[in-house]
Amino acid sequence: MKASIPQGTRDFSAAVLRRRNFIFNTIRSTFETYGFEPLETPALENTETLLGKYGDEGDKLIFKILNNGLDNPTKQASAREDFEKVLEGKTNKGITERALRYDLTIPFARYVAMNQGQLTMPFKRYQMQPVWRADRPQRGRYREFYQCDADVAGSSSLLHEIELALIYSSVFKHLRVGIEIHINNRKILHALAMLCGGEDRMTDITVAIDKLDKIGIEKVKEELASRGLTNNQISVVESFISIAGTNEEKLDQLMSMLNGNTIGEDGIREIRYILEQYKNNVSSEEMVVDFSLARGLNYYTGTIFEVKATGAQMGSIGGGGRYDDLTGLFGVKGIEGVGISFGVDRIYDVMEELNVFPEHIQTGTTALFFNTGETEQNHVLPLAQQLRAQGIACEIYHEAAKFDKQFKYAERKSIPYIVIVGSKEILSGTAIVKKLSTGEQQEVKQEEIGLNIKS
RNA sequence: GAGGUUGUAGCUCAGUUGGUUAGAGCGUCUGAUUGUGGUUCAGAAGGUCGUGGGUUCGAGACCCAUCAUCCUCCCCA
Repeated sequence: MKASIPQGTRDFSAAVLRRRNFIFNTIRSTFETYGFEPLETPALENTETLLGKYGDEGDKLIFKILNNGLDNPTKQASAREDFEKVLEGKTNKGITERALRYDLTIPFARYVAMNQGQLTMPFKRYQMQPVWRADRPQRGRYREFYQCDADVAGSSSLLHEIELALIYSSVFKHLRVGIEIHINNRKILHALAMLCGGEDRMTDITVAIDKLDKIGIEKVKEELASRGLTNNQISVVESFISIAGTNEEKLDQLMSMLNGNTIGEDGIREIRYILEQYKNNVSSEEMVVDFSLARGLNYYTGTIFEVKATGAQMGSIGGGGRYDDLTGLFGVKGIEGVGISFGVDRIYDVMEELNVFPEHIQTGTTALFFNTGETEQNHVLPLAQQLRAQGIACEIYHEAAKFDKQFKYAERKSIPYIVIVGSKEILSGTAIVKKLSTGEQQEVKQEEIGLNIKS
């Protein structure tokens, strides 16, 4: 058979992995700095835990896992019956009890619901694991990709929104990626829906205006019309998303447009507070008020964030927001949540495009011991152990070969130093240490090899 | 789920209106050079032309199917 991997998945080579780990490490240490604790959940969840949480479109994209033992003769009749339902588009337990994780938020909610008695509230956790979506792969879209989430459960304080935004700022500053944090508030969108036709129009409106930057105002209006909004209502939406200016100007204009709608005014107050505190702690102007930002996930109820890289052609590289009822779907009421997510795979692609990965993260082995024969190899092994004990990564060439070959091996693996201990050096108790980039070499005592290598 | 792109050596790609034995660069291996690389020179290996079928005297090229890939839409990170 021909070797292959599933569509939309990737193998990661050493060079790629080192860069990916650079991103992971940056995010992890920032999360830790803000007091978030690690959590891992299984790749598999019960299908019913996931179904219905991401909308109809989401349900279709969940990878379901076929149950084992369907070929058991005693269960054949019920298996056939259950499979008939699958053909009608109704997934069921008899065929697929388990499914692959689709995001990290729902498993987090499930975990909080299961352990609420034991958790210190507010519970702040971070999670960096792969998720799977049966989407069609394309640029910036994979079937297996990593999310890095930080969420807070059990607190309605806006302090968390501010700190989460500061986390975004700090991480991307570290990664040398310029960003804009788009911010909006579901309460504002709620108010907009009330101003044109009622709260039940909210989804119709948000789905359409969320596409504004992609398809333009005219297409948005068309979509609104096709979703049954009147011309009057459409013009209200239009004036709403046409609001322009600085963040403050936008908020002022919106305030007068709201006509005293208290829900909407709440939303404005929240954004103002977050903006103000954010600015007090970060010098740059990367927060952008964006009333067309809606985000597909309908469980958001307050602040919503979306992060875009400036100067790179890519959709959002992170997003998040507040949801009043995190665990209600799992039977635990009254726990609110707020969180953000980093899309590592897209961040990687952006950093690659912008060429901002630091050079120094590519170092693996620091020194290569040349192999000139079995006797010498046996002599060199303890010297390598001595370097490793000093924290210097080194390896011994696997066989006695021509120097040419051993040099080329070192070059291809970007190993900066080579060490030669041959028969002559064994007699004199010395070693030749050569720095490949400059060609300089010196003969040193065997106990002092480590002193002459800077990793 | 809908539409399109591409598929030739390990990698990047040529290959004319269908015509003899499918090429190049890079990489690999051998030698010049048995303890000092990067340069140079000489040579070699490496191909079910994605897969299956069809048209034709003749297919890498044309037709059909299929798989993979990348991209667009829907949706999303």
